[in-house]
Amino acid sequence: MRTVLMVAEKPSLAQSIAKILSRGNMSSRKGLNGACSVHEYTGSFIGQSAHFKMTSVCGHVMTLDFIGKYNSWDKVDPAELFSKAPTEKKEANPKLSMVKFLQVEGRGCDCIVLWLDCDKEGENICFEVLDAVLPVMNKPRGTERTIYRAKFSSITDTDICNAMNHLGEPNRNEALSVDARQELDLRIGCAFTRFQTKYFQGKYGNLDSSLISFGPCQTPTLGFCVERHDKIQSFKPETYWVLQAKVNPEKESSLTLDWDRVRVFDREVAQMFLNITKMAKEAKVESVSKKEKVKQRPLALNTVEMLRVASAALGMGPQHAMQIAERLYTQGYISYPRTETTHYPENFDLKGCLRQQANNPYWAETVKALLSEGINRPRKGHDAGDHPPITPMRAATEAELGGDGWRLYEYITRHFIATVSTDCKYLQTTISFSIGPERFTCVGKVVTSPGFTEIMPWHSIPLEESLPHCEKGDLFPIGEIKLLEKQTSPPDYLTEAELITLMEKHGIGTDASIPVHINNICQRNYVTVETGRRLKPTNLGIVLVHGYYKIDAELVLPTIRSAVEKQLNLIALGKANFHQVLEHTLDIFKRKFHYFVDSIAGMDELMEVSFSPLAATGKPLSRCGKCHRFMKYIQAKPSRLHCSHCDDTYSLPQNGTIKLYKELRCPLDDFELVLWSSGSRGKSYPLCPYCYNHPPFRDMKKGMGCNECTHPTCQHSLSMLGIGQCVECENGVLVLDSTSGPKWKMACNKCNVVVHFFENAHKVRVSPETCELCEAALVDVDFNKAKSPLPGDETQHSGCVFCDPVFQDLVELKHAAMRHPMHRGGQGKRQGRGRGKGRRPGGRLNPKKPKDKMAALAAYFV
DNA sequence: GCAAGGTC
Repeated sequence: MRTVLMVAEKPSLAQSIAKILSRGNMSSRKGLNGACSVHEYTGSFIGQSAHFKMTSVCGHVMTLDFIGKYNSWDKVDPAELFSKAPTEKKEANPKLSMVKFLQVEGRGCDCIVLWLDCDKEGENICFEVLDAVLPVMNKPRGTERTIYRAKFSSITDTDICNAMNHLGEPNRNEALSVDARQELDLRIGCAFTRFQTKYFQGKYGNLDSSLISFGPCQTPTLGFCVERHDKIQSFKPETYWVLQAKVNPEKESSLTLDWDRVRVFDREVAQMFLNITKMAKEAKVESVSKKEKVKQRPLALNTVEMLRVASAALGMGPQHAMQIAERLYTQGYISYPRTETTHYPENFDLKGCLRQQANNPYWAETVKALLSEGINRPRKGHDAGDHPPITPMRAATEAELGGDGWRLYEYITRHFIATVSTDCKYLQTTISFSIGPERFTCVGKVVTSPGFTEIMPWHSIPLEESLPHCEKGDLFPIGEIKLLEKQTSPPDYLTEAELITLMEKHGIGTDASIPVHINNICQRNYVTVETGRRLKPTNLGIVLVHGYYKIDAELVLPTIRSAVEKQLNLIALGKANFHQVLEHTLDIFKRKFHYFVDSIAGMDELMEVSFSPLAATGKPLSRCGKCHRFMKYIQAKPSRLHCSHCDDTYSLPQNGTIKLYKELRCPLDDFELVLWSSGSRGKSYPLCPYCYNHPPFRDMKKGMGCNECTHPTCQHSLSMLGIGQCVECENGVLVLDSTSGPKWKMACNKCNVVVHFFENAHKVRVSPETCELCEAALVDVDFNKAKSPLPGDETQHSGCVFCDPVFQDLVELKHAAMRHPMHRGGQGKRQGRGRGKGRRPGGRLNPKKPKDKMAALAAYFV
């Protein structure tokens, strides 16, 4: 019997497809990566009985990146990224070990059926799967076909079975068009990002953005926000006049009429109309019309509409809303939340979904009424062939979902109920009046059948005072007629919901990536989210966009993406050659890049207005070792030190605080040391600004502090403060934090392990002696008499932190369980003492690490 | 440290 491997794009689809094809008769197990499952059953395949293994990937298996050496921002000219720098495919998510998983499941299979999503990305993933799995599958006998592609447009029994009965082949051209897109995005995005980041960060001190990124989606997204900003800035309010008339159909009430001319912009003309109408004593009814009007129920819900409503009505940002939606989905409350489709397949169990909502206190009545009176078919929407619209799949209560989870679920459910409700119907009455020669109108609406607005009350037609009963020719006395002076007002900043609409309209991003792009421009400090979730561009965002406009507007126009996609489509259709399109497009952007670099002064002129040069920012902190003048500490992201005399910039570790370290100096270069700290519960270590950027010794890398410095005699170095091998990571050393008293600690100089010890000790020093058992440096501890926890009134002790029984209770590991033999197993048991006997399995010392500390130094020292 | 696209 042959074995058929089948692969879907995500675990949920593998499950639903297997369920359909096996008619529910399958056995399921988790795969080795914990994320994907394998569903197995027996059935028939092309006329023969076969064993099926249905599984999935999690989106793309591979991702594209430059080969290692081109990832250095310092050594590589960004211009090289357009052609010279080779790229390679890497596993997209190493934690999932997807390639290994596919190979384990694919080994020994005879055929493969690719059930990836039916779009270009899916086609590309087909080939990623094939690349992984073909080498381990059984070789075909003769000319036998082994690779099949299932084409489906919805996850319904008929569609899936139909796809299984009409298997095709994966489309290489479509996959290639995605390869081209990936390579273009990578080369163009990284080149521009690296260039402008380095250029502007090297000049300005208060940009407050650690990355000045550019991308074919994020930059136009920012462009929309700045475009609106410009409209607001250039807006000139205009005064206009409106004629307002009130008539009294009955004595107590009055009716306000709208002027048919709406407004005029000339004061004298307006005054003339007022004078004319004032001469009339009565308003005459010219016509009365009544119309049955319909407010349509909504289309079924897709992702972008959900995100729009989440932002505009629930105040939830798109990124956050997607996270909530994903949680609701994985917990089974709603269907798959990433879909473009607004149309339900014919056989979708709408009634079943509705029935589950029959007991919710908020909408039980509406649901029960719909179920007994019969539901309305949802409106015909767009079928993108991906997933059904977002639908509640399980009843839920406010208590079990809580907060935003419930608010989003409630909206999705109300929306769903609305799609199977009737339209809202109302009667619209329009009365047309004449006052002298001028025409006025009054409109009234009366709901005849609320339909879906019952479940979506925010869409209901507002109650108005009913219009008087009247007929053509009736005369009403005029109560008041006056001229209102008003001003046109500027538009407001773009709301997130409006931005999503613009992005969708211009094809910027996809349903899954739109939230990411919006999030990006917020995180890069290009826009801020203001009240009402309006996006206000920052100075940085404005200057960037204005700069692109000045140099090359195509870099920011939304058309840039679609122009490239047109080219890519030619590849997909087999009408153009992959290499030619890639080369041609890269050539265009390479020229654009060089022109941008040559013209950067134009953008720089704009920068100068908003930002201060490095030399003028920051506050003096520590002295430069070259000129012995104070360097300035620039706190804005990315924080760094700048010596304005030498015009040198020194980068610093991020995400922590920097202080001067007792005015101590590095013995190598005379720079004053600074102390970096990640907070009271974290780590801290001193560093020399110069060494941090220019490692002094072989085997020291950029970005190392004194706790990794191999200087043999400096009192802050690893050699003087290092105690022993890290208890968790391979290459780390636990280093005494000499600033940490009285809550003394040592911290690993590689990973996040922190060991607290000797609380309240007066002094803790690392001794030159080492432990006979484990080779760790001994530690001298000094306590005050009153506070000493040492036995027998002692105040001093020297011993090994790991092996000395006196120290045992004074050492406590944070972040993870201690794996050192001394502290392994039961509390206080001495059986682990000594390496000879109590060695943990596989727990030998790293053989690369020289045993003797001085030998280690000799090895490192240049 | 960089893009955009899948998905967890």
